[in-house]
Amino acid sequence: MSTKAQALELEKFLPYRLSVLAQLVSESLHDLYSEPYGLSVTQWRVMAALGRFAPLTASEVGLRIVMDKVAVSRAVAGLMKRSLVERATDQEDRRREPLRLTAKGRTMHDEIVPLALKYESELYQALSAEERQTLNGLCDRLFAHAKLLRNRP
Amino acid sequence: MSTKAQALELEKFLPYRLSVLAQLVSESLHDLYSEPYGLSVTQWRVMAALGRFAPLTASEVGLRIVMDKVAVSRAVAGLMKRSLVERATDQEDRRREPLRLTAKGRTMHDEIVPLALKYESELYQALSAEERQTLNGLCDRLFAHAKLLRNRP
DNA sequence: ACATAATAGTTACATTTGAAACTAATTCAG
DNA sequence: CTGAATTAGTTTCAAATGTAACTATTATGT
Repeated sequence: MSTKAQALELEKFLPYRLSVLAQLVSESLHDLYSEPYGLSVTQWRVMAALGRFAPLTASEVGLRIVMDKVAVSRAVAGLMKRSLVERATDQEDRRREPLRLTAKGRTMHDEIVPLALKYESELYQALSAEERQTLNGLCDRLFAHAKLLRNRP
Repeated sequence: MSTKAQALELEKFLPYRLSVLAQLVSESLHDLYSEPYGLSVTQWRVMAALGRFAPLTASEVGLRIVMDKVAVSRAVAGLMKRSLVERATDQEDRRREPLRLTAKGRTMHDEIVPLALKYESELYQALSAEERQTLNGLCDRLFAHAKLLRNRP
């Protein structure tokens, strides 16, 4: 009885497939707003979070978009330099610095959102309405399960 | 009639969801082999490709694992320094440098493959056999469609 | 009240990554 | 044959990222 070494078929290996798919989609989307607006992926995500939920502190943004506070801090620095985001200081708790889009940032945000939604809907053309739901459900469950595995392996 | 600005609900936005899921899964897997074996994600992918298809040149590896030649070159440099991969020169075409795992590299490869497969199967516990197939089919179609969109938008 | 710990955010350093320039070998057009 | 174009791979320089240390402020325990 031989302990034959297994081969790993990368192109059928789920973690690999997810990674390649997500990267392709993310880059395609980035193409839409990087050239005209000069935003990085993280900068755009910060703007999207603030577009919906402002005011948020940097930490709160990080929680929403799953990004550590250093990354948020840097993205915000870039956005503030371009006057797309403004920062106040919470007078109740002066460690907190609530962020919001400026008028200029809001304008840009409102231009990019339709581009992003259009890309998503083009992407979804590959699937039927039912399949879209299925995919989202499966992704949710995978994500929840992956989180469990991560915390107690 | 108002042109109301749409909001982007990041947590329901497919590109974002795919990105977050893929990142979580990829990091979880990396945790399994990074500490004991000291490999980066790209290094491990190169080893996996060579484990199955050697000999391959750096360019061929790049095609298989969707990685540009600079990244492959750097991963290979690191792997060669540790004698996990060896490189020859094709005498027919001296630009080509076929790569393969060394015995040491093969041993490490054969240890890591079961870890990776075990993680994948744990991940798959979240889904039924049928759902796994469904997910894979949907991912395939999304990927193919995203590629189309990228090349002629 | 006061020392300790926790929280918010930035900065500094090292490592990774990406884009473009570069070397070397081969192919191809005339 | 020979000069231009391709192909394989590496190197270089700048930008992005991660980790850890740092400042400032607030909360907590005794």
